[in-house]
Amino acid sequence: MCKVGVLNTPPLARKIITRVDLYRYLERSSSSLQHLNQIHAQMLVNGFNKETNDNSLTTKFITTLFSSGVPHLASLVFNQLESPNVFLWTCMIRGFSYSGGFKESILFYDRMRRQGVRPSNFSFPFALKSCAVVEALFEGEEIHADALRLGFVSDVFIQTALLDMYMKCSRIEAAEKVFDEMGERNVVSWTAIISGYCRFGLLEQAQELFEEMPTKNAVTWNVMIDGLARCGALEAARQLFDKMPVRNIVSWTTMICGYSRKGDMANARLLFDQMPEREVVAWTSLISGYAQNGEPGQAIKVFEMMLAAGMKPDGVTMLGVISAVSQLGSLHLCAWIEDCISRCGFEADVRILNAVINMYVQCGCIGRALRAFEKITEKDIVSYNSMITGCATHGYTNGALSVFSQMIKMEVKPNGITFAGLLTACAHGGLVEEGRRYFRRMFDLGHVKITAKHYACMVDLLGRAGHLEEAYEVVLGMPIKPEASTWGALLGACRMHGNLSLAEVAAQRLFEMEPENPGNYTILANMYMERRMWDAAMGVRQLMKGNQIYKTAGTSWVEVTD
DNA sequence: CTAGGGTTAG
Repeated sequence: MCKVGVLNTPPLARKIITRVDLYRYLERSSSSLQHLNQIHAQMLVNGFNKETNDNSLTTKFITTLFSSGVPHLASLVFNQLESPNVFLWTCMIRGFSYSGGFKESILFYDRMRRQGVRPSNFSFPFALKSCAVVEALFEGEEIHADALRLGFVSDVFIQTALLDMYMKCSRIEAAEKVFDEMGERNVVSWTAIISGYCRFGLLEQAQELFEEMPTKNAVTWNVMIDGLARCGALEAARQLFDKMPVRNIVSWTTMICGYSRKGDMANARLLFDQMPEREVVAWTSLISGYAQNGEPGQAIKVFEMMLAAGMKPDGVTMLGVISAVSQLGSLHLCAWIEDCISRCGFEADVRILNAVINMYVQCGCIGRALRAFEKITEKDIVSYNSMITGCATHGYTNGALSVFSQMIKMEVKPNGITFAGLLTACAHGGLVEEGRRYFRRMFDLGHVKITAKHYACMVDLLGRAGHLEEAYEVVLGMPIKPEASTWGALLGACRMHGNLSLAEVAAQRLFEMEPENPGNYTILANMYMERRMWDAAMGVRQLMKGNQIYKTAGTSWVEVTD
């Protein structure tokens, strides 16, 4: 908290401070936290925060706290105010919306209403934006009701925010109703509804309005181009791109992403090279494009170009680069990435540190993955899950189990992915009793979403250990529809332990569910042949042929070197 | 010096 104790810090404290001075200090682009402390101290001492009819300085101060990335301090300052006016309330709603605290933003709107403060026309758009992002339809509807009650409903800004909120909450008809009832529409309203249609793949409706609307701006064109590209009409998107009057960075980036999503990195690169100016998002699009399309080496090359061009990568860029390095499996590059992360100041970004765990897991370096894991001070569920799954898939059974106990000790709630990892670990390590315990615990917890994958793990675990009947019972007792992988696990276990009668049952299901998979036929046919049951084996081969299935030749990903 | 709004890309 801002302590008045910092008051004796010169130079601010030396002379008499006026409101003007404080305004000027706040308008400086980068205020350090200490600097903000001093300003707050001055405000308290001079009583600038007490004036009930003019809170503008406090508003400005709180806004600065938000834009300095310390929303919790903004809350603290706000909570000390005696009777914040609607400006201050709006400032909180906006601040949280700006800094990603959408739930808090909605909560502040709610608090304001319960305090009996009447919102202003400025309160609505921010609150509605927050509802749109977290898809809080119920709260959005409440706010809509407020707007109706308080007579704000013909405000274009509010109407546009409403229609966008409804679209983002998948209420197309409600959005259309707002749009239809608008007395006055501008480019933004038209663009908002077109954007909504595009997100739902309703291209015809989008295009119709796009033609119909009186004036378009660059955003409108970009929305339409992106909509076409995402719906697979990349050619049409390109035509619009070529036709649009004034292209901006987003237009270029949208097209680059369109090509990249389609796997056409040649055209993506061509546009990237042609675009007049590039910033982080464009660079990142190209990098992730290469990474996602199996060209990790190119991704690294472009990243190096980006650094050489003096561009500063952000978190999303790093995620793309880390994905590329994960595919390359080079420990040398891993070390380089870790260096980049600390030099660019991403050491506190959990998402990135989690990606680093996965990177080392994919490189097969569980030791380093663990080291990266342990370095994370604020581990989240993804950190734990990555480590558990990583250990499990590499056969470090005890590692997986011990990370799980750490997770429980830290009171992080395990989810379905956690248990899939644990069951995989137990299957790998042959820990039948532990596996059964985790399986039961998963149900007992009550909140875990149990999928066919969990059952497949359990069947695999029991089956490998030779408990074939129990495995079969697990499948029969499934409350959800078994997937091919479930029966596949059972069939594999039957082959391993030579249980022909159960193998026939599993194979029968698999022939129905995935008749095109040659592996199932082969396993059963081989089991018959081992027992010299030639006719039965031939029968399976005939069935396979009848289903037009041919075994594909074995391939290896191991490179041949000389 | 005197507070703030709605649509687009990774």
